[in-house]
Amino acid sequence: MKLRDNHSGDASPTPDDHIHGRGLRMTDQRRAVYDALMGQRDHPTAVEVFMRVKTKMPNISLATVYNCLETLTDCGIIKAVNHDREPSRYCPNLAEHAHLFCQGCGSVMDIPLRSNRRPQDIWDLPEDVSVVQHEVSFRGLCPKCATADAADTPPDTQKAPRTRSK
Amino acid sequence: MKLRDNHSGDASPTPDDHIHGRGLRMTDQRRAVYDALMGQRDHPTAVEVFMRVKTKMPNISLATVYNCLETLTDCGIIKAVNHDREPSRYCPNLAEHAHLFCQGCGSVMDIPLRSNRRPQDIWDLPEDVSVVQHEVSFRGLCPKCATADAADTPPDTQKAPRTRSK
DNA sequence: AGTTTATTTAGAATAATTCTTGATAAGCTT
DNA sequence: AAGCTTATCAAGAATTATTCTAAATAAACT
Ligand SMILES: [Mn+2]
Ligand SMILES: [Mn+2]
Ligand SMILES: [Zn+2]
Ligand SMILES: [Zn+2]
Repeated sequence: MKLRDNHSGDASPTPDDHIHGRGLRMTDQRRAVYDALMGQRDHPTAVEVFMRVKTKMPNISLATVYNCLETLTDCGIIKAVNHDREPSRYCPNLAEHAHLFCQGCGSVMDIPLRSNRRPQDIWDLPEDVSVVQHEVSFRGLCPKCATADAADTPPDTQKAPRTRSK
Repeated sequence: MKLRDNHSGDASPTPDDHIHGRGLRMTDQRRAVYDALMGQRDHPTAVEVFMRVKTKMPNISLATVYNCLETLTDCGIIKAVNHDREPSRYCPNLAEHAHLFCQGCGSVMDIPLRSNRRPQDIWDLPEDVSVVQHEVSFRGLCPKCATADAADTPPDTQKAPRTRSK
């Protein structure tokens, strides 16, 4: 028994529907890239996605991974996430959320929007602007690194951060 | 009569103070770069700063402009602003604020934080994270472009956007 | 089966930024 | 002032993430 088999019905649109809606095809490569993203709740770079997909599809090229990520992003079924000048990361969470970039372990975690809140609640946007998109990123320490830091730092046991700190 | 002549006193710290505080010097190049930013309330790229400074200091190199912008940023007297994969822009406004990137005219405008508001008001940050920085960017149409768009679009007079739209 | 169109791929190209290296200049020390 | 040390600058090379090009492949359509 297969669920969500959007042949004629109109349940919530699947990734395939979004792709088809643009006259594009859900190819093996695109699905593999999408699955690599859905598989873990992290935010891999294009190269990391490439490495993951390659284990299942050894002949895929990096250019194709870039192409697929762009296509999936354009179709609105994944999101590209940028922070400073670092390589783009990709995220399958379509809910409105911000990102915390941990400078301790290099991880990126989703920060949900509180219910019934809007960015306009805290930002003084002129009323006549039209906003299409907004992106929010925090930099700091994730819960794990923050507590480790609070406990370990007193005896001055500093662990090397994963991020470049000149 | 010169104002803010921080020789021995302790008025609010000048840009020079921040530089000196790091054992660095406020050179002609650094001041020229800083002045180029302060001169206009926009958000130029490194190359745009380079072009502005070059009119007053024809021998300055682009590498030096990059160096100066990095130094000024590290000293906390200007801010680097990033949006998607576009070239970094620089901003002399040290108040906490977001940015609206207008896809009509390519301008970047400051969006102030409403008084007595904090990002935590709308974002559900775990309590044990430690946040060092946060960056917020909106994409859309600035007031000028939004009103022009609302008025002109009906008779389908679309003007070419300054941003690449494939 | 033949035609059109989308997709993939490898490699070249691009563009922003950073790095390297040898001047040049500034600040101290004697 | 002369010498020493360190910071800064400048030109060009190098890096790196990403995009582009062109040819091969595959799917959809007639
Ligand atoms: Mn996310
Ligand atoms: Mn600004
Ligand atoms: Zn962490
Ligand atoms: Zn505008």
